[in-house]
Amino acid sequence: MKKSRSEVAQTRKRIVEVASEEIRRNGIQATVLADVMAKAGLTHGGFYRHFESKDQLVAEACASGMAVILDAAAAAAESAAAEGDNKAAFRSIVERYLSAEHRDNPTGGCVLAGLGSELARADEPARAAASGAFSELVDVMAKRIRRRNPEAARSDAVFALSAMIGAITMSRVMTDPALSDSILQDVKRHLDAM
Amino acid sequence: MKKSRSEVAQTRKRIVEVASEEIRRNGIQATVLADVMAKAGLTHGGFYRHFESKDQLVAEACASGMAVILDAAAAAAESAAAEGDNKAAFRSIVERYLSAEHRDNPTGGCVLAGLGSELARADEPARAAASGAFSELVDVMAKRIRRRNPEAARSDAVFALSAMIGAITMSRVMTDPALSDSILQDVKRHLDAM
DNA sequence: TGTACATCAGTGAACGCGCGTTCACTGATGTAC
DNA sequence: TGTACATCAGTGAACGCGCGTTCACTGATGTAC
Repeated sequence: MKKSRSEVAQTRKRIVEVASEEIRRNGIQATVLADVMAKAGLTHGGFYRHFESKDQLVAEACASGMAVILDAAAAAAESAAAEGDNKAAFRSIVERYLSAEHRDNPTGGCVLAGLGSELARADEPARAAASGAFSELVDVMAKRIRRRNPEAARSDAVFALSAMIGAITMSRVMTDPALSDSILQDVKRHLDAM
Repeated sequence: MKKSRSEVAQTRKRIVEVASEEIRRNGIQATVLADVMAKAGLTHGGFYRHFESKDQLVAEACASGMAVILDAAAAAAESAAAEGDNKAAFRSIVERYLSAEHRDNPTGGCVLAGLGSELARADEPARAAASGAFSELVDVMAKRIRRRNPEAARSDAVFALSAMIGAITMSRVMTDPALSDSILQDVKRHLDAM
């Protein structure tokens, strides 16, 4: 039953992608390796042919999940900025991020918002992956902010992203749908006016 | 070994307080009932004389933990505002919240920041407790914001609190201490200028 | 190019540990009289 | 106020399940010659 090199690489990638969805759906600890493997079309015994531990998979899944939404954010900004409008590019990132759709679909959403407090307690590799992703997302946003110097733009971006992550997280916690909506709206309004 | 009414009440309160610290230290799922009971000076068997389930304890622990920091925030604001300076009152809340001390001591800190993404997946009672706490903290902050109308002040407070929660959460995730510090500084600066 | 052998991805069962929950028991408290 | 009994907080052991990890095995791939 040995598989060819390309099949092996494909399988590994599939496991990481499934894991990346599962951890965003259920959280890191509540994600079960056997379930991930089953959704990838495999039995759980083969897991350790690809990874050393669950922790390693989690770290890669974080990186993988963030890479996807980073590309999406950069692409959205790029197409809006094609018309030379950086403000619109910034807004398109903010609005996609703070949408009810993002709030209601953590599975395909931002890993930082979906796993934030769990990541704070994760091991070094997972936190390093998340740190890198945070920094890159800040860069993507800062590029669309006009300020006297790049440091000021980056500072604005850090502020904006912190608010966005906090807002999505809290909007998912709220039991009152109206309050949940208003968090997204309030933060969106403030960032649009930035 | 039956205990008197007041002893029972004290014991229950002690369990909730210990649990509230433990879930902020380790997260909800990683908190073990036997450990909580041991730290409260009891054996784990007696747990179900006080609570129906771990979930019930978690919900109460969230409420209890938030009550403490709510009081602290309100008190800090009150003493600063005693001199009639609402701006200083607002800043005192923000600065305490966004301090390195808060970041480095989740155990006594804000439950919303410490458990955010886990709370988003928690059961209704826990989420309801967190929702209520969020709302109350927004009120405490809004009271110190001068605006043409209360709705605008509340909206500002929602925005500020979202940024604060996101900032503390992310500052705990970052592996680079400089980046971690700068998140706190950047968000603090923007909120002070609000 | 063909053949023999080593490798190793994937399977399915088992291991072992942790942890929420249950339970029989104890003995001090609270209550009924 | 005192006495007898019921209650029930707390103990310590056990239960049962879930899940990360390990392992012997299979058979197709890849490699050495």
